[in-house]
Amino acid sequence: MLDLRYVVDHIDEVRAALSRRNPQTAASLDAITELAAQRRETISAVERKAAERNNANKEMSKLPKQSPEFIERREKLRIVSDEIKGLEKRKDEIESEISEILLGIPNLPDASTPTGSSEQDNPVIRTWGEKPLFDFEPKAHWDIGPALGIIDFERAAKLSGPRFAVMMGLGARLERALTTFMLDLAREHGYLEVLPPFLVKDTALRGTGQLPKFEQDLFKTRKSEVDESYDLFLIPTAEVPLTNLHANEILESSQLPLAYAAYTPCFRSEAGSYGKDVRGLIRQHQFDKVELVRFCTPEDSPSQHELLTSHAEQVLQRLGLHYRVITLCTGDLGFSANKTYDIEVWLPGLQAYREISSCSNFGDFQARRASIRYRDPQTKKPKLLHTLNGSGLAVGRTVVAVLEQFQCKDGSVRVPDALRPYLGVDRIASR
RNA sequence: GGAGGAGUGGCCGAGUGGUCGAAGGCAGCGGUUUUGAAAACCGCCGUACCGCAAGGUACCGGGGGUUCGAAUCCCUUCUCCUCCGCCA
Repeated sequence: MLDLRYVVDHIDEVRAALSRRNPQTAASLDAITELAAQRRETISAVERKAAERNNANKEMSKLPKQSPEFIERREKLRIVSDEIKGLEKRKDEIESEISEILLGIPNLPDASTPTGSSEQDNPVIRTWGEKPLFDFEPKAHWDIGPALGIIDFERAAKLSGPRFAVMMGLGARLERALTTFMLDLAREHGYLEVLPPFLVKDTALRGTGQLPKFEQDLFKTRKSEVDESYDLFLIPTAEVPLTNLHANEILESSQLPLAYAAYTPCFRSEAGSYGKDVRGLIRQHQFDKVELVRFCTPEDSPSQHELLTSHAEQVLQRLGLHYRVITLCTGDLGFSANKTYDIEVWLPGLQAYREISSCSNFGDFQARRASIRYRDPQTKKPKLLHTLNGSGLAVGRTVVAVLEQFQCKDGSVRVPDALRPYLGVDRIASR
């Protein structure tokens, strides 16, 4: 969420920044200046009346009860009190109108985020490793996995419908080995391992920015037919519980930067992605991910962003998987982020680079929504901190990359050295 | 699921209709004293919003209500604790 005061004071600048994302986004700003003025006036009016009432009440307390003067004043104050209630109601209406608008406005892109309208405009900033060469036609993982008996899409469909997979044998163990490997590496990089709840309240999703705008992307639960008040959401990413860990807190600056890593399954409805990535593990309703989240001071967030991205890259480097890093342009940038690097791994079966990690700086956007602050050592006052997160990595897509980049002519898959201690074998072959 | 009890500032804890944004203690910060340290003493010590400022307003788990006036009374909801039941 953007700061109302900042938006009103810098309306042209904000409008210009939002237009870089999309010309339409800026239009939601139109009503805000007028509403902010109304809000001020109403608050002043409420407070003037309240001060009047409070003073009068102090005098009332000195008066003998049931004296004529007491009764007379009570009648007058009853009217004042009703006026205050009316004005407060008006104030609440204006404020909820404002926050409704503000909650729907995306973050301002950072100056270093390139302008562009789609993923075509995302510049590649670096590449690591090289495309593996094959003396045969490399297969896609949806052929490799089932052939090895380690991924079963058909039985998954029987259980849960499309966009699910069953991992079996070394497939299941590969998934678990990768997860453990990633968590161990994260710990090496100084992250505190966390195992959070996988179901969260709407307030948590509001804090990170998935709600109120993107409810259609989520799975929502209900405890029973009768209890409709119990609506928890399945987390779409561990970013949600991890970032909201410190919602409504004031941290000490000595605690920063904070770094958390968590493995969780992630659940996404993938509404609106019909016909996209319908085959294979790339786009599932449920997938495993190790997520890295950092909290830091505003001054530190650009360098923390680079650091976080390097941590995610090191997972791929240790596995020996070829990838490239791109900067998302304004047209492709997520709602809450001001800058994002996507790490794209090479998938020889698909002959394409595919996102395996997304590392974002959110500035104070999420911190304002979730009210996460730290005490500024200079001013001693609470101040919004900055949040960042990145996948380290999407485990399902890492399985895909391992299967495709390390596939052999005989249909087996070589296990990367770094993973052998975790998996216990050096090759995945059909039995 | 049933029966009770409790939620007050960073922490502990007083407060049961007005003078309470809230006693007292601890922690923290600044100072006096001291060769230094400790102790003692003095002062400061929540957050947000409105306002150029002076100042004002709101907040005692959340929401709603009663009242001229609510931390205090009523309703509702959440969380925690104890006992019983059930359960991986």
